[in-house]
Amino acid sequence: MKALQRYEKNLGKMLDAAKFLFLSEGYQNTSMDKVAAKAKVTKQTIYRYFPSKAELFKAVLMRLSPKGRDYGFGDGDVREELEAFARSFVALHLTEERLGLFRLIISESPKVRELGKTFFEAAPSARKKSLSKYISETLKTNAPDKDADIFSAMLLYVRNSILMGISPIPDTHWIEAHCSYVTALFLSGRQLR
Amino acid sequence: MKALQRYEKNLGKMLDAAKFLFLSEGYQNTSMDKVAAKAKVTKQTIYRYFPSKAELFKAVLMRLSPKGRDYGFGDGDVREELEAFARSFVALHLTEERLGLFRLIISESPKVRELGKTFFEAAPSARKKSLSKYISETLKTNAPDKDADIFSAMLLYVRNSILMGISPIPDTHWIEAHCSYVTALFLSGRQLR
DNA sequence: CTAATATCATACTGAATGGTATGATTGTCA
DNA sequence: TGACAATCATACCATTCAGTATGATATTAG
Repeated sequence: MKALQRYEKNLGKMLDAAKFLFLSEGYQNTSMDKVAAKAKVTKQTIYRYFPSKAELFKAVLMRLSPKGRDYGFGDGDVREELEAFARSFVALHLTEERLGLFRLIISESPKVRELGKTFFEAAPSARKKSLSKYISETLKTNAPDKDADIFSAMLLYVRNSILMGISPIPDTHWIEAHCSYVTALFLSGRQLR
Repeated sequence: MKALQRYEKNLGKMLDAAKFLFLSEGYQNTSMDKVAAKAKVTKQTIYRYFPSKAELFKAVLMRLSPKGRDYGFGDGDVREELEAFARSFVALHLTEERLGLFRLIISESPKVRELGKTFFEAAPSARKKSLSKYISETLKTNAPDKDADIFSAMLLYVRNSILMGISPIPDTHWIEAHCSYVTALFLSGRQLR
């Protein structure tokens, strides 16, 4: 096996193990020994790639960082368009991985401070921009940004109870019904432009 | 000073110190030595009152546990009633203490498991009950519980960005405007009964 | 094949931390 | 006053954990 391939394979093993552990156990409860064991690699190998636990953490977060591609709205029925957006939005955010990432950011942001900004300046802001643009183009409102935030919050109202271990992660069936319910409620509070 | 008074005074000092530290630094970053120092008490004194760090943590949480009194809706204009509820609701939840508690529960609930239930079976469920009861009595909807959840989520949409260190805690002025905006949006999506 | 390099295996260091031990000091109650 | 209990001060123990050291073994490049 060539050097570069080997390098990337090992790097991937380590990042995957670290990602899994950080997301499921949190930063503090993830020891370097655990990462090494999970990645089937020695601790020294990890320290050859990353100078410290904090750097490994950053690398994992960078890799997890959602790509900032904006959602593509079509020119169909407004309700259908919003519902389609809602479904993809909710399905994405109610994933084990995204929930873990969310918990991690909330837990660690007092310590790492710029953590939140790092993440919210990437994907969410792009997504939010395209949503608020669509809203401002199709609905009568003088605060499309705020409406976009509110619509998103309505869609994700279960997230907190999931994070607290009260509700389970809902299935696609529930998500579908939920999205059309919320979209209907939101739309009946606004008039078409 | 009588024995009982002394007892309660020391207990209070310890619980206050622990509460402050747990809420601001989290469970893991709060050492018993820090608590002792902050409470101006020796570690052994703490261990005379609490058998372990976990028990101290529980005691702090119990003391923080919000009382489950339900909100008293009057018989005035529906919009005014909902706005009044919203203001008190938002003002309460966007407090340093409540935000810290929220972060703490989210961070620790994977480890302590029943933590979320403990808290959501107390105050929030009572509050939610009285809100959904009021909604079902005054508005046309066939899912008042869900509407109550959604309305609450709309009201607290800033909380996440605050927890991530992106937005500051808003002032009363902002809260007031926000509450009437959200209430209006919510109400224009529903018809009076 | 040989030299260089990456990984392994294992053990170690030093700091932080939960919890304990002990003897001195102080305050309370009879 | 005298006995008892709480608190203090300080040191200590055992464990966990980030990070280092070292010598052996595999792997790659030339």
